[in-house]
Formats: sequence, structure tokens, C-alpha cells
Amino acid sequence: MSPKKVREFFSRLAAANPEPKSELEYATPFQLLVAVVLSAQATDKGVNRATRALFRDHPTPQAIAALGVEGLAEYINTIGLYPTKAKNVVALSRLLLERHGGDVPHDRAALEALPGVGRKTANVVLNIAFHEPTIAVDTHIFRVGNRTGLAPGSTVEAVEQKLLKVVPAEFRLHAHHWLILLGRYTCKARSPDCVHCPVFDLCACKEKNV
DNA sequence: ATCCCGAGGG
DNA sequence: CCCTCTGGAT
Repeated sequence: MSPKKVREFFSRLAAANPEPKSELEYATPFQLLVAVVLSAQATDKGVNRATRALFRDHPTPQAIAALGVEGLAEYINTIGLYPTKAKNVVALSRLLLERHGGDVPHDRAALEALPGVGRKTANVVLNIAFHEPTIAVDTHIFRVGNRTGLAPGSTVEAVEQKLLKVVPAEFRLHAHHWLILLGRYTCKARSPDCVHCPVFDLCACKEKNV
């Protein structure tokens, strides 16, 4: 996609949603980190339903560390992959207390050293909690990047590098959310709603759903 | 490449 | 029924 089209692409998304934010519910950086770990291969609605009770009863790393794996599992057993996530979130809470005084670290290496935290989760936390211009490539962004021709790539790493290269600096801070929302509500995996797509005319998809 | 795995939608 | 959902560790 030409630089001119890329700029138009994000100008329209920005005009429609000037201050996009995560649809995950959280009150602190720690809660954001936990919510993002839980959101792997799960919908944010499902995550919010579970974390509402969890964060009400156990809002801090101290509380979740004390809750333990089995206790945590009772709160999150409606979310896919929950046994692994319960282990990771308890271990992660303990590590935060041991290494970082219970705070969420600001740097990528320390984040990715936490169990259950990979590049995508670290990118989300760095962007949302610490306002760094990272672009976390998830299932939506990988699909949208390839379909539209904005950032084609066979791996998430390739798509991320491409996005960091082509997205103008002024749009980079919010690019993650704009692309997610486009993928979630319009450029859907199964039946893309091309008729209502704000960037329909800029899109390279050869199988437009009209 | 494969495993982890529940809810919702079509 | 099958596919998808803000992936990560082995």
C-alpha cells in the first residue's frame, strides 16, 4: 500500500475514533497485565466476565499470589486454556513481588521474562500502560494487515516490523487499537463486513464480501 | 509443529 | 457441527 493510502487509511480510523482504548477492564497496570495474559485465544468479553469478580476480591499481586493456582482457577475456569493461565498468573504475581516490588516493569526484557508473557503481551502492556508506540500483532492485526495489504507478512514478527515501518509516527501510538477494532467489528475473520468498512476503497483484498 | 481449552457465533 | 477469540511454551 502506498504511503499516501496508508496515511488516508489511518486518518479515517482516527476520525471515527479519536481516542481508542482497550475493551479489557482493569484498574491498575498489574490488572491490565493479568487481563492480557488471560486474553490469549479468548474474547475480551469472556475475560471481563471473569476478572470483574477476580479483581473485586483479589486486586493485587499479593492477593493473587496468596489465592494460589486452584483458587484462581475457580475464578477463570470459564476462559479457554485456564489451567495454564492460572499457573502462569500466580507464578507471575510471585515474580513481580520478588523482583519488582509488586510493580509491573517498564522494559520488554523484564516483561517477557514473566511466565505467560510473550512479545505480543509485552507490546500491549508497553503501549497501554506506559504509552510506548509499540504495535502488538494479534490474530486480528495479523489478518487485517494481510487482507488489506497494509502490512503483508507470513509471520507475526514480519507483520509487526512492516507496521512499525509504514505507520506514520503520528498514528503509531493508537495504531494497535484502531486495527484491533477494525478487525473485531468490521474486517471479521469469517464474514468481513466490507459494505460498512471505512477503508473499503483502500483495501487490497481480492475477495471482497459485497 | 503441537499442545494447552471454554464460550459464543454461524 | 466447525470456526474463532488481543498466544505462549515446549
